[in-house]
This record gives sequence, structure tokens and C-alpha cells, in this order.
Amino acid sequence: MQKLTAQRQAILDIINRSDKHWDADEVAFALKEKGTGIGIATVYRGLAALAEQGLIESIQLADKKRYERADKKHHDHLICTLCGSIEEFCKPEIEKLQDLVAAEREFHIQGHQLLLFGLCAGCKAKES
Amino acid sequence: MQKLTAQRQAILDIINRSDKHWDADEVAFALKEKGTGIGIATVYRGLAALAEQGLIESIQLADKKRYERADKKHHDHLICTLCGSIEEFCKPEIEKLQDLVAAEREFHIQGHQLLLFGLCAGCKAKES
DNA sequence: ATGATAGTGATAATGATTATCATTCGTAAC
DNA sequence: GTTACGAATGATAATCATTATCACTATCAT
Repeated sequence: MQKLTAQRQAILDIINRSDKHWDADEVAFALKEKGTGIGIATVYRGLAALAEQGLIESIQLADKKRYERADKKHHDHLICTLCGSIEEFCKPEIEKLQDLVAAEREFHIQGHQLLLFGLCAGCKAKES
Repeated sequence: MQKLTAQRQAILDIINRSDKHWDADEVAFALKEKGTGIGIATVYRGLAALAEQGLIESIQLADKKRYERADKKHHDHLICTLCGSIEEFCKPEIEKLQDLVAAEREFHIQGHQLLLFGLCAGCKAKES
């Protein structure tokens, strides 16, 4: 019942063209620049729909949601508390341990989110 | 420079008396019930101050922040997407792997947050 | 006492997100 | 082809957690 309309394809296209982690405003701005102006409410609905269909990934930060391409390996995020940059990492061993924990509790995992906060290499250097 | 005022002690007392994960409104309501009415802005400031001092722990959920006692072992959370219940778990092995990842990237970890979403045992049973 | 500093509380403001609602699109049935 | 229905759109209002403002108060050191 969820449709992949022209607007949603435009949103998907924007997100698939880069490795950025986009928020709704950035997507709306990029669309405006491309000439494809889309109402901000439609951008929000489109992002939610695309994420629900698994066509994009979402991560929930403290202040807002961000979206990224889904066509890459699952990964988690390192977030620099100084410059706001977002790095990605992949540790299947962590996921295995998560599954173990869930099994012990008879908990059925639908998803997870692991965020590491701190200073990226660049900001760490500047700090000293 | 951060002071532990009477209001903040009242907030701390509320949180230390249970294993709940409190949001600001719940704390304000509990204080009102206790007869210690405190302005909502003061509750927010108090929670932030106490968390900064390490006297309570905070976890950032999608919609709001919640606070809990700090006087127990570090742990992460299992969140039921149906009933909203929050369970806790502890897996030091996961933390070790996180440190490993950070070391590889020359990233300096200040904190982390691991949330597992899914169905708790109770809701899983009801689902079938 | 006198500042200096931080905290308080009522309330306004912020900012991301969601709801509303009239209109439009796409498709399936007639 | 026209009709009908469900979903989507877009402008805008509303929501809701949180933060800022500001006048006032408490605390503490000189």
C-alpha cells in the first residue's frame, strides 16, 4: 500500500548519491537546488516511508533523525562530539554478543543502535 | 560550580528510590505528589546537572531523555517496541570490542549508547 | 553588609516532527 | 472513457520535549 512516487524516488536518489547522513532539512534543500521542490511534510513522510520499506537506513541522534543509503553492509556509528562528524564501523562480533544477550532474555530483536561518542582523530589532535 | 541544591537533592532522591527510567514529567509529577513542587524548568536543569555530575545516568530515546540511578553497574538497554518496557543488560565483552574499534580509528571514546529494540518475552508470547 | 555567582520559576521561544485538510494522482472497476 | 477509492501531496497549524529569558532569590566569600 506504500507507493514509490516521483517525490520519493527523488528523495531516494539524493540519498543514494552520497555517503552522507542526511536530515530532513538537508534533503529538502538538496531537492530545491536540483529544481525538484518538495513540501517539507512530504519529505518527512517520504523519508519515513523509504526507511520503513528498507530502501534507506535511519539513525536516531539526540536532536534529530538522519538517513543514509541502505545499499551497503550494516554498520554502526562513531560520532564526534566536537565537530559532529560521523564515521562508520562494522563489528559482527558485537552483533553476535547482542544476539546472545537477547536469547538469554527470550527477547526478540528487531533492530539495534550502537553509538560511540567521543573525539575523532582530527579533533583529538587539535585538543592537545 | 554546580551546586547540589535542595531541589536537586529532591530530584536525586526520587530517582534513587526506584529502578525506573524517568522522564522529566514523571519526576515533576512525583515531586508534586510528595508535596515538593518544583518548576518544570528547574527539573530539566536539575536532571541535566545531576547527569553531568555523574549522580544519575541518562539515556536518550527517540522521543525524549530518561534518567536512572547511577549507583549500579554500567549496563545497556533492551527496549520493547510494543509495551515500551525497558530491561537492562551488561556485556563487558561488547565494551571491549568497542574500545578495540575506537583504538583502530584513533577515536577517543567519551561514552556510548547501545539500544536493542524488539519484543520482550511477554509481548512475544502474546504475539503468537 | 556587599557583591559575585549560581539557581529558581513562570513563561515565552525553539525546533523537529506530526496532524489536518483540501486537492491531486494512480489505478482498478464499470 | 468515466467513476471511484485509496494513498500521496503541500501548505500550514499543532504538538511536544526541551531551552532561553528574565526578574528575583539563595548562598557564600570577602
